[in-house]
Amino acid sequence: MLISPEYMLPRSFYQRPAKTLARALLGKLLVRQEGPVQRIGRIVEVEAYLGPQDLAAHSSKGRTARTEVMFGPAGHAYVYLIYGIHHCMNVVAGGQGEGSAVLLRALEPVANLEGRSQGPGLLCKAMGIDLSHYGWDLCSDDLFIAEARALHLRFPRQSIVARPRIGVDYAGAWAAKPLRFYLEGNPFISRK
DNA sequence: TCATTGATGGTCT
DNA sequence: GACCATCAATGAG
Repeated sequence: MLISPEYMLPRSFYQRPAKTLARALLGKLLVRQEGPVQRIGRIVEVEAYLGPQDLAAHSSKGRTARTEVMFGPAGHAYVYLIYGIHHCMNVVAGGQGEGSAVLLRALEPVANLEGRSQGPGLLCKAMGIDLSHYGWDLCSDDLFIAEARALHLRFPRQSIVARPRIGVDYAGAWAAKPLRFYLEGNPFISRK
């Protein structure tokens, strides 16, 4: 094992507004333990989904079987299937019942990723994440997020850029809000 | 390089 | 039956 759970982010890390959490997640390490293999990717691009008032958020459609985990405690994974093909992974943010989450959009490969991870679908494919991870507690072994200092690697200092979210044109004024965040100049961003 | 389109299935109406 | 927080293949320029 490369990263010890000692570096796992605590529940309290996730208990803040999605917009703040999104920025805080940049540069952190997504870790999946699969038997003896540890897959690691550095989070370089995310999107914040603020809650039922945010017309781009799935939670704006109400509390359903699919969105239920979004309304639960922070630090759990909201995974869904999109276009019948790809999986997307979110991290539940905020307080209980808020319905906010952060979509993980791109990783910089660090260890054992299968192929590219630029884009939410590719990210899940590279990490081996699917619907079986729906509701997964990220404050547990096997799938968690760790502090960057868990690795003795040097990453360049990059500032955070905010842009409109991808693929949410249906959301009216909410589509234009700068809730997509990424590390400026990082080569592993999904799109310019 | 860019725009267009097909794949494919869970969820909600 | 329509929609979809995507991706890869295609073809025109």
